[in-house]
Amino acid sequence: MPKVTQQHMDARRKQILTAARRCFLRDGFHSTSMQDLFAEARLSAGAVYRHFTSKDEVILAIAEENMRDVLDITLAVATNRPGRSLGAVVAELLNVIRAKSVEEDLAGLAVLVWGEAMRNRSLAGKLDQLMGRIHANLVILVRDHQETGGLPTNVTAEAIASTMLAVLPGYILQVALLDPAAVAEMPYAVRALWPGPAGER
Amino acid sequence: MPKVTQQHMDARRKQILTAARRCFLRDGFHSTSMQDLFAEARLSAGAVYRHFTSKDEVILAIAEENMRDVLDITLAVATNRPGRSLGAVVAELLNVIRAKSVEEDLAGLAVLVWGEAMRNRSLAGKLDQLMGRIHANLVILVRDHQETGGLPTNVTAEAIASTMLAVLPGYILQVALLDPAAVAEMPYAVRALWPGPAGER
DNA sequence: ACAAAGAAAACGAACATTCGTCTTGACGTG
DNA sequence: CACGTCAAGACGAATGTTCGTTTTCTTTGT
Repeated sequence: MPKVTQQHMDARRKQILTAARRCFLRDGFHSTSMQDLFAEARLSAGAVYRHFTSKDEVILAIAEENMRDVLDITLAVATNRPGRSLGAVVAELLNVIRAKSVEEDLAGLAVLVWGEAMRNRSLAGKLDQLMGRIHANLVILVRDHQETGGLPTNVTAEAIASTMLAVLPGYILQVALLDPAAVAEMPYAVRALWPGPAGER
Repeated sequence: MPKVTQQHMDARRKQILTAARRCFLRDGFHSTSMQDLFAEARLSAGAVYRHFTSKDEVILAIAEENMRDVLDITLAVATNRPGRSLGAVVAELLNVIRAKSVEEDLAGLAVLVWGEAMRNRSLAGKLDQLMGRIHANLVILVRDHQETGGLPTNVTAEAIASTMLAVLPGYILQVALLDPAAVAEMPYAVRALWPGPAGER
């Protein structure tokens, strides 16, 4: 199709990325060959290389998409908080993560991205930045709850926020590895563990 | 060296595994070629293939070694608990993990193993089993603390233990990705968050 | 002298990427 | 309105490289 619009370009790109996602989730980044990707996308080599200059670029695009999803989720949940306890916020985070994992395997892809970040400095930087942003948002929440009571004040808000943040990868790993049903109860636990001052829920 | 003793065999094996560890931490499992490994171990192809029948077997050995390290740590810390609070136990777990990560990069390797487990069913099974064992140990601890007070009883011990367990991978990921100094405070936070009944520490 | 262990070369397979060719739909021209 | 032109998009065989592994030959301790 010559003289094709921008939206056709975007559609192709999305077609490739969707196929890449399936491939990577099935075999991992490096055990997926470009031939696998061509087959999955029902496109030729040339067609794919028109949109991405290398395999690494595809991997990077997928990884960034995944990190953007995670950031969007945390921003949406952590920002929109009508007087909820810290435990309630984290619990909702877990629930949304689980939902997104069931429907599009957010968790599995995240674990793959962590592994890739170990050998890809630029990806590590982006992941670092992602965790930094989530952490910063949690710090604000923690400070609020430290002032209104319900959280210890003899440790820094940063350290407590790091602990909250740490629960997320742990949950993601369990969702990705185990049956998602096996961790269905965890949100209740975090809600109960950090109830906040009496009255909040 | 013909007719060589068992300990020489073991030494060679260890030599190969040590080299493999360095390679994998530098480049990841699949971006490390066997040639890289030969060079790092200062051995020829034949010498390595005498001890391991395939690259996957080397990866598996490294992964199992790492999981055994983690299990040993958790068993040592979770079992030896002279009336400590749950937070204190988890905090010490984090400290030992950080120490082992500084000296031999336990955390970085663990993240690589998680990624590999996504595409290797047998490895996923072993990782599943590892987490199951740690979880079981935590459940016992949690039940104790639920009975003696200090932990909510309106959620199952299993769910609370899952939450404790979730903190570990999160911490490992932060240690592997960020500067270990950046998470040095987290153990204090964990201790403060789950203090147990008054008097324990 | 024997057998085990290591070195080195060499193997085919599989890999990411390129490139020359073909297809196709938009668009100017009559 | 018809149609020839054009260039972009897709194609897929071909390329050169690198991979894991095997095979052959040499060294060496007993």
